[in-house]
Amino acid sequence: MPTVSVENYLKAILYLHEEGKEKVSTTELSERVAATPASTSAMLKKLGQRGWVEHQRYHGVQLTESGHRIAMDILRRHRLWESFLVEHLGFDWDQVHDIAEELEHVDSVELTNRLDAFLGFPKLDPHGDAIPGPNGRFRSVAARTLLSEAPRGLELVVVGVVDGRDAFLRHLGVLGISLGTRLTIAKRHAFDGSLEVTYSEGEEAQMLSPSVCARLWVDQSNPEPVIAFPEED
Amino acid sequence: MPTVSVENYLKAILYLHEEGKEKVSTTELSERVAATPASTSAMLKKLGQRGWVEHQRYHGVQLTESGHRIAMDILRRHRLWESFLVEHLGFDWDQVHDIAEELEHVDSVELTNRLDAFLGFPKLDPHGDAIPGPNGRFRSVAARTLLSEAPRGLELVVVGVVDGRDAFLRHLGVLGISLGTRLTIAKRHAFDGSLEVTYSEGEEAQMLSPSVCARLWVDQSNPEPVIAFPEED
DNA sequence: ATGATTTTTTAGACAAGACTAAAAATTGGT
DNA sequence: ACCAATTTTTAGTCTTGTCTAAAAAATCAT
Repeated sequence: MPTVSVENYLKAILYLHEEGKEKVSTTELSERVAATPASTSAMLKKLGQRGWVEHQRYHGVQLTESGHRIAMDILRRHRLWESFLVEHLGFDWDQVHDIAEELEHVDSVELTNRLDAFLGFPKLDPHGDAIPGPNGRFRSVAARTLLSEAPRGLELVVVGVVDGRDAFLRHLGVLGISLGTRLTIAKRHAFDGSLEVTYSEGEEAQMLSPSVCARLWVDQSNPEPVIAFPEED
Repeated sequence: MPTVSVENYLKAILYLHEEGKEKVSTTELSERVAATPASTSAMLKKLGQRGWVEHQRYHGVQLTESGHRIAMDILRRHRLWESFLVEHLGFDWDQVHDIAEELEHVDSVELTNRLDAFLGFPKLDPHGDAIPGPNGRFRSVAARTLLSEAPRGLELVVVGVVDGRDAFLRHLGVLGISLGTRLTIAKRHAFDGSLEVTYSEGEEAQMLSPSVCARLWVDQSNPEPVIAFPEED
């Protein structure tokens, strides 16, 4: 049973992975958890010993299978609580993060699963981000959603375009997007709805404007059947 | 903002007060918080410095006004969460204590008040214990409830008897109970429903059988108007 | 490729909260 | 009132997680 502090580090690493960073640097991680690089370095040593991260000195960390599973559970609890706070207690979507940050550390599988059922097994939280299921994996989304409506964190595949004009298709070519391109939403910018995506092949994150995102049909890359409560992994 | 550990000590002292102990001994407290007397002694020193308890070395502790207020807030959160778990997530009443023990430490006035409203401003939790309102005091109960139905922790006054037979009235005399006697439920024994009560005048706790409790009408000793959300103290 | 800069790790200290062992104060029995 | 038993406190240590300052490794620019 990880401590609150350990859970926060694992969660931060998962977020950075979701944003497209394969290997996470000590400095970047230290900023996310609001600690010094020195403290982070010490924590990474401990996380490595417990088998939750793969850490090569001076070369960044990566979650292991078991570390990833723990982090996904935390993310699951966080997003379920956010949904509860908005849908049932009437909070605004931008007020719930800090409270969910505390609630997510309440560690009870039974509580989490019952909360999930109470909420109707939601696939997305109030921010449009995907909620992991009880098996620690994201649940499928409906086939063919607009990229602008799709959840963060899920690998998606481009299956069509809304607007077939040459100018748009040429623009897609410049962006390196075609039918079959696989990508993941790394970040959603609240200001204008533009998205940062990472391509499954290739290194860098790419910024897509709202008008591009609203013209691309996507589907989940590897659809998993929805897992119904109370079934476990 | 008290730490989780501090909150647990304050809550334990409140519980012991509610059970009729005016002054709480170090050893008794240490058993409640599952720590050694030595650790407890160190903590009491700290709580005293922060003004949350009155501690006379070797002579027990007592909550101060501000300590009492904090402890009542914790009790409020604990019992609200227990209500939520039972009524909305379908837990059994005997499964919720440990989970509520964790949830109670999530510190957000806004969250607590919204949860209260969501539950419909309940006066009693699933165990029949009184839930403090947002002002840190217990809410009134309906006038003239049976002692067997009354909440723990509230000062009650005996206002009538169901059964007027001589034998019963003589028995009440032996127990030191008459019309106007003021008492508080200290403990509810789940096994047979018998109650331990403390008289407002006089030292010792008294055990009352279920049949006695079901024949006594009581009312709240000092009724407070129900405080409606979102109004504060 | 080597010296300067940046990043990461180590070393040493500190606070919170727990423990054990030992000392001090209180209480109870005769 | 005094000695024995109990209760409480003090002293010293440990763990977790944090910090600052300094050392070590990696990276970058010319």
